[in-house]
Amino acid sequence: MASYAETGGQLVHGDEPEDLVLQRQKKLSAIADLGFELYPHKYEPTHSIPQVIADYSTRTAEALESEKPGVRLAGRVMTMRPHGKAGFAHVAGGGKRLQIYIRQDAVGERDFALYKLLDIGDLIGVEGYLFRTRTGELTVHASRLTFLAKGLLPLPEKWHGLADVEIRHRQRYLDLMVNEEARQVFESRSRLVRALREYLEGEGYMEVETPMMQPLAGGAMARPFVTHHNALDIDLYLRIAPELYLKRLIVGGFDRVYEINRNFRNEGISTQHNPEFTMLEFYQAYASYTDLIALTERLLRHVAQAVLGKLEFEFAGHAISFEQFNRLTMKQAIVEYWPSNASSRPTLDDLAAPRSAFQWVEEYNKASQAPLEIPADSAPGLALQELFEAVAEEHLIQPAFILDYPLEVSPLSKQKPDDPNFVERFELYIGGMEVANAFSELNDPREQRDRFEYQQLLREKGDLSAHAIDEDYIRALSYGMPPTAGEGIGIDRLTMLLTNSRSIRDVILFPLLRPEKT
RNA sequence: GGGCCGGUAGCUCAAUGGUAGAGCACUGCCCUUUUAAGGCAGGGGUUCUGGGUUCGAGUCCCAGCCGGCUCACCA
Repeated sequence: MASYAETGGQLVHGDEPEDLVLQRQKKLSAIADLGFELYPHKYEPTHSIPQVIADYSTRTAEALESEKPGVRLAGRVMTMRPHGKAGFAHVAGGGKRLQIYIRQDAVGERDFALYKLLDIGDLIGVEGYLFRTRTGELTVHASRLTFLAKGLLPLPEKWHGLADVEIRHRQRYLDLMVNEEARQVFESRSRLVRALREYLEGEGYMEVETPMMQPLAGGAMARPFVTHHNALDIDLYLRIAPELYLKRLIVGGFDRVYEINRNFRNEGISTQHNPEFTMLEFYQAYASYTDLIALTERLLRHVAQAVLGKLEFEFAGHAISFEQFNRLTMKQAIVEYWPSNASSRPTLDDLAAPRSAFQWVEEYNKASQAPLEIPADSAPGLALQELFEAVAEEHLIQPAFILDYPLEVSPLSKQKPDDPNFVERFELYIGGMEVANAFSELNDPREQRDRFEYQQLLREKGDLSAHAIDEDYIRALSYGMPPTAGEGIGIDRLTMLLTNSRSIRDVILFPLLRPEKT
């Protein structure tokens, strides 16, 4: 850590406001001249600011006046209102603000001189007793100030806060300091993750950690990031999913496992996509996908209760409720949400024949501004899925399980006994977003090899997101995997829903941005 | 990557092609219950960058950089 002297007073570089910094550096020297330690090593508060507010906000002025409860607390100076030989300030900590009142005759000349040298943004400790001002605000009547650290750079404006989206993301610490809503979003996210763990642990699930660096990026269909291990001289991929490792654990006899961790996908960035994102994946032996539908409903209700205290919330102008979860097959969803301006409209029977999807893609394209381009040699199942995403996805605002996915787009899922062109799989849509993906896991090693080989074919035709063949995974299945159901839930998107955030960047503390030029 | 929109003081924002402004923040003075405290007096700008048009460009044109939204890929 470079000292002030070592850097020659040059604490910031680039186009920072040098004169404002210079002023504050001079004040820092003046504070040292008063005999204060500039960067003390610790401070021992008796209360956090939220604690003070929780414990004393109901006490009357009279009760406080007779008791004069003593407190010592620490935080960041957010506002200052000097009044000659006295003054007020608000100090922020733990997401709350508390007013302090400093009188020269109460703190003494040295501490009052310190008060005069404070800037908005400085960190201080305050000791004193609680009282209510004439206007009734709970306030610390200071008897002693302690200097804890200087804010050399000025904070954003007190009234409008920080609005510039780029700075809010690049300098999240500023966003958190001055935008109360930003702080609340990440507190909600933390509660959400805690609630997921609570629920799964209660259901007998065990949390595990599987590799983030994998010799083969499996478990999903996406392009991976590549890195290199020098000692072994091998390329490794950042995982696109933990799926194949978690199922190896099911083979090993951990019957209920889950992992909450990052996945990395080398795809585009959007309001719903960040290259690294957080996924809950869980696997349950001796269960099928219908068990997971029921579990998902219970899990999400538990989470909503934990985060919001209720099952209804607003997202993007829609009132969404977790009271009821709809169920539709993919084909039913296409029929249901078929564009009303289209000249003809499919029935379920019209979609029965596998290749009929192509015909309805054409019908869809006649009515659509954004026609689907599906190569003629694509699998019919792919065409059906594309059609579903184009027609139905944006309309799935209330929670809806979409059931029965085509075989060709589901290389790891078990076929439906009565319809081998489809698999036992569902995705959960809420607020027009895909939030979860689950299926009965394919556990027949021979069938799995066939599926991988079909994916290999797609890969050779240039589909970089087609699934690679994982020989050890097939070997694991060959030792026998129990019938198993597994599911992934996107934590970022779930957080978006429960915090009414329109962009995934609002729920990720440090979203990926192009690096700043220096 | 394509389309649309944006970038002006530390922050939030103004400014017909004609002297770059306001509020907050900052500096100095006054003020011992204020709270977007108040009063008086001040300082602060490579208008994102680089070209061009023009007597004159924050403003118009071109290129670039960064960001937002959106489409495509994906979850």
